[in-house]
Amino acid sequence: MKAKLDLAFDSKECWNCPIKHQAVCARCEPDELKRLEEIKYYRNYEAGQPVIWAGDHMEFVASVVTGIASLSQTMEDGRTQMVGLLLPSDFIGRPGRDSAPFDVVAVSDLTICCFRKGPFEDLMVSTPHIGTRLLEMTLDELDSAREWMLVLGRKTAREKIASLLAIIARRDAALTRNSPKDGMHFDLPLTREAMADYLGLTLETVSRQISALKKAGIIELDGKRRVIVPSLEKLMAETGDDVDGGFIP
Amino acid sequence: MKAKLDLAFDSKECWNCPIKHQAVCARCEPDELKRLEEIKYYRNYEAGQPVIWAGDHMEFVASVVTGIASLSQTMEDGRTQMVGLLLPSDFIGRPGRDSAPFDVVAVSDLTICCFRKGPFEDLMVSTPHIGTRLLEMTLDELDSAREWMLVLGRKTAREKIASLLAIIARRDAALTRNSPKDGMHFDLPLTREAMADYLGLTLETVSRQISALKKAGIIELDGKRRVIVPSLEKLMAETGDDVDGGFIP
DNA sequence: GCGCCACTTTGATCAGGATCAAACCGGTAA
DNA sequence: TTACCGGTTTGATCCTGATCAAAGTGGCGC
Repeated sequence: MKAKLDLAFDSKECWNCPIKHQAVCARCEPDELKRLEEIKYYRNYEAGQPVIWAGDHMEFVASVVTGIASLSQTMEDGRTQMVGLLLPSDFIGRPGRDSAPFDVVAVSDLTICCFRKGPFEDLMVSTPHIGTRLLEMTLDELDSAREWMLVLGRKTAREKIASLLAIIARRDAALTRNSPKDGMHFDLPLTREAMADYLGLTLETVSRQISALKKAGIIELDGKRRVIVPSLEKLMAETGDDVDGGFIP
Repeated sequence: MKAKLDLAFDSKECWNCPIKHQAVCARCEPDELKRLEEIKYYRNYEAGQPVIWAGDHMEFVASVVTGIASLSQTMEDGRTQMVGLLLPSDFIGRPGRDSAPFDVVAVSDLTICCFRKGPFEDLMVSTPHIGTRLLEMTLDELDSAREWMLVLGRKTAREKIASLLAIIARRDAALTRNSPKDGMHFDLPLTREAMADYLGLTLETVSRQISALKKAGIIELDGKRRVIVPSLEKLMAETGDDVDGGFIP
């Protein structure tokens, strides 16, 4: 399999980077950006390729620019659990640690923007805006990790599937700058097996529950991957979450 | 029930605070510490008392000084999942957000060191050492949350119990500055129900699996709460984790 | 001492998902 | 066209952990 990969976006310059408003560099002043630009380089991966294995020495930290990567753990006997989905603007690696705690795998074709670790750490000390933004992002990640723990620990298979669909729907709407609404549709970026790994289920159970949701009219399928949501409210009701959740924004 | 609570440590001054080397203030210079000292105050809770409910407005952030608190989520139908155990030096709340995402409850008698949120946020901007330390702590929390996702998503009931015991054993050894060793013993800080909430199980299953581990000679019990570990290696083998894990520290 | 109450253990049964197995679908290489 | 292959669906059965129920334990106030 020949690696024939080009950059998925047109330029290598920060000023027209698709994630410049969300990534770790979002708060940087022009001069800070310039210093970041000096230590950055891009890498591309095909769907399925590993980016990092747990325990590997990491010589860089990075931002996802386009595509999706998964963060996962595997036990000796082969059981695996996905512990995060890395979407565009998400951060890979951590300053101050040089071996990766988890596997990172490209789920779709993937482009990441890497910073050499040493220089990045130096930059963090001298330019506060990077650290501030990274703290913000990490606190958000921690909150979503904790929300996911409820899904893994307490939800039924059907609720798990509905929760995953709801998350993908919401994020997809955000990406296309539409508000999520009835009749919306999106492509599942994950195979049944990857969904199972994310949800702590088997792929058979995932398949069965998706069929069940289809039979119940909660979702419609166009092919294996394209999902149509006739009623978001009905989908949300299946997640088990408080639908009229807490606050009025 | 009358609230008759005194500070569990002797002084309110930072210089002899038991968590000064691990907490969010660990990196502070004397002058930074002084400014922190001006905005801090202590609060005490009895075991079982709530500290914050999810959705509450938070007027402070805080560090756990002594005791244990739990961080948890509850669904409308009453299913609950603990998403974190807060031990001495752990941080509660987050700058830049004013409603709590999770419930915080005192598991044991608890003392926390609170900082008024507004002034704390101002201080974070002007003194980089607080933000640096908070980032470090948050990244560590994120790693452990992700490790816990493997436990919740993929481990059997027996492996879950063994994992929890191993974690408590390790932390208890760290606290008493002993290295964990065969024959060590410690008190379970959690009821069977709290363990169940942490592990995504029912309390009956927790009880049965503890009995099973006892019968198998992996642990011994002295009363309901005190646990003796004759062989750490055997306990670790029950967790399902890679026992000869990766690195030699 | 007694009784109460919170916590825990143990038992019997049930059911949700796992496991094992086979067939199905759609794309692509020969 | 055919065969193959990765991904998916569907079926039959099993088993782990949930649920319902009851009894046991120990600490504490009276």
